[in-house]
Amino acid sequence: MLRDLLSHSALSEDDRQAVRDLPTRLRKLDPGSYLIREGDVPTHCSVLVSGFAIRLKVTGAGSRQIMAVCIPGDAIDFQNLFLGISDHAIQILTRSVIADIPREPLQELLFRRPAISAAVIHSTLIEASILREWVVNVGRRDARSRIAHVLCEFAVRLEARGLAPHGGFELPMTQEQLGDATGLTPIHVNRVLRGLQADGLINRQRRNIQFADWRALQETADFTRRYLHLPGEDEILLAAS
Amino acid sequence: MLRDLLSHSALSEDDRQAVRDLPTRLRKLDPGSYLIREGDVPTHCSVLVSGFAIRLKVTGAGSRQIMAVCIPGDAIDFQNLFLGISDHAIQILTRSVIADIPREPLQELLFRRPAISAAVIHSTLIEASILREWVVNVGRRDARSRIAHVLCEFAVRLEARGLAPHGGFELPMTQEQLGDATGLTPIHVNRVLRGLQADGLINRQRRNIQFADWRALQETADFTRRYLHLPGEDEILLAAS
DNA sequence: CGTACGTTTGATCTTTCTCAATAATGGTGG
DNA sequence: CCACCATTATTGAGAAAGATCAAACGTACG
Repeated sequence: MLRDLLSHSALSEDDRQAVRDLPTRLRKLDPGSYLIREGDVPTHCSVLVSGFAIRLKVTGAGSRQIMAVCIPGDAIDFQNLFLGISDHAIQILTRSVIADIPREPLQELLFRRPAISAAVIHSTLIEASILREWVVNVGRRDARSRIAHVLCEFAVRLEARGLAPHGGFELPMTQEQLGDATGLTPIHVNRVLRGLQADGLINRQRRNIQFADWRALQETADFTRRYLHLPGEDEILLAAS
Repeated sequence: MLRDLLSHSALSEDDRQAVRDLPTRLRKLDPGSYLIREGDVPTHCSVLVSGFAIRLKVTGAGSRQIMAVCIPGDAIDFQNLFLGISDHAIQILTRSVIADIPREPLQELLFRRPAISAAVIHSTLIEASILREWVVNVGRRDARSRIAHVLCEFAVRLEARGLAPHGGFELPMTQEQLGDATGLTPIHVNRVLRGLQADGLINRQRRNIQFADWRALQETADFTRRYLHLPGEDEILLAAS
């Protein structure tokens, strides 16, 4: 369960068992419901066991911005373990199962087991790296590249968790939400999506995306997987840590 | 030195001393030089002792995006302690002094002292929070708000470190770099800047910014300091951690 | 079987970009 | 100390990507 999240770091069997021994409470949440809202003071750390969720903020003018898509196995809020007040909301996209871990036992575990602390730091740093890439995506790429990039990132992250059915996936969000993730209007998202299809980069029926030309899609997306810091690939040195 | 960076967490005197005892090597860097480039494999962790720096990435199309401005006292790359390859570059803005800490002693320190690990997690989480706000800024605010927001954030962060001369500051970057931080053209940055001045929100001569109407500036920036997770204010609970 | 939500399409408008050029400014070498 | 040069700031006019407004069409679900 928490094992998923720490999958990038090599933990000893002892450490793994200690994580498994954490007290957890499972609960189901429906699409549209909020796990946390901005300004909340949470008392536990949650892990997304199954389903999808998004991190989002709302501007004073009322528009929404999605900053991350959470996939099964993601630890949703170490934030709340260390920071007092949530600076963003987390909304459920699809019917999900959440595991809540009370604050104190987890804090105590981190205190006793440095390897787990290191794994948490590692995980948080990767999250920051992905956020940096989102800033680039939204700040400096045109609509077409932005959307292609989100699709690429999502596919690769799913694949890395073993959740991707070969050549495509079911996008867990509406075109409006895709717009909120890319800083675009839903109308424009739609046009770009059809553009990508017209040019033979993707096939699509409603939310099901198939990669018709993965190479070309990556190209227009300006996508490289380095920022995801996935094991394997060019990062064998990481094992040395 | 490292004390600055850990200032949000309460560390015991022992822990503080252990940080001070870390071996460091100081060096000076000139504006425009790179501390790290994307793709580098660094062997130490650096702290910005004095001066300013930026985190940036370059897209395939060649445009630059700045994702963060580093101010004196910032630990620049815990990334490199845990992640193998740098996913972004760090460029020096003003003549700076950098303290390099070799990887191993710091890793070992984190392993031995859980309170310091916790402080690092805390610091990294705040960095992530700031990145989320940047995604919102660049994704969902218009040019005027974006620039005002960057100015507000910078002022508040400086002030929190005790580096802000009352009602204004010296912006350590060109209008072009301000554009790279906000996803705008330098030309447009210039017009917005004059617009802010014309409306009496700021006064400005070259890079010196004075806040003529701080309240109104915050308003148009849609700025709230919560995401900076500064001590004081609404976050007294944080002391409980 | 109707209602709500999501998708698709069209027409028009606006913000911001691009291209082009001029004016300050600060640093450098003579 | 001054002339020169490179960088940075400023201004103008036209072009374009994407937003806004409006509406029709599916599709799923109660």
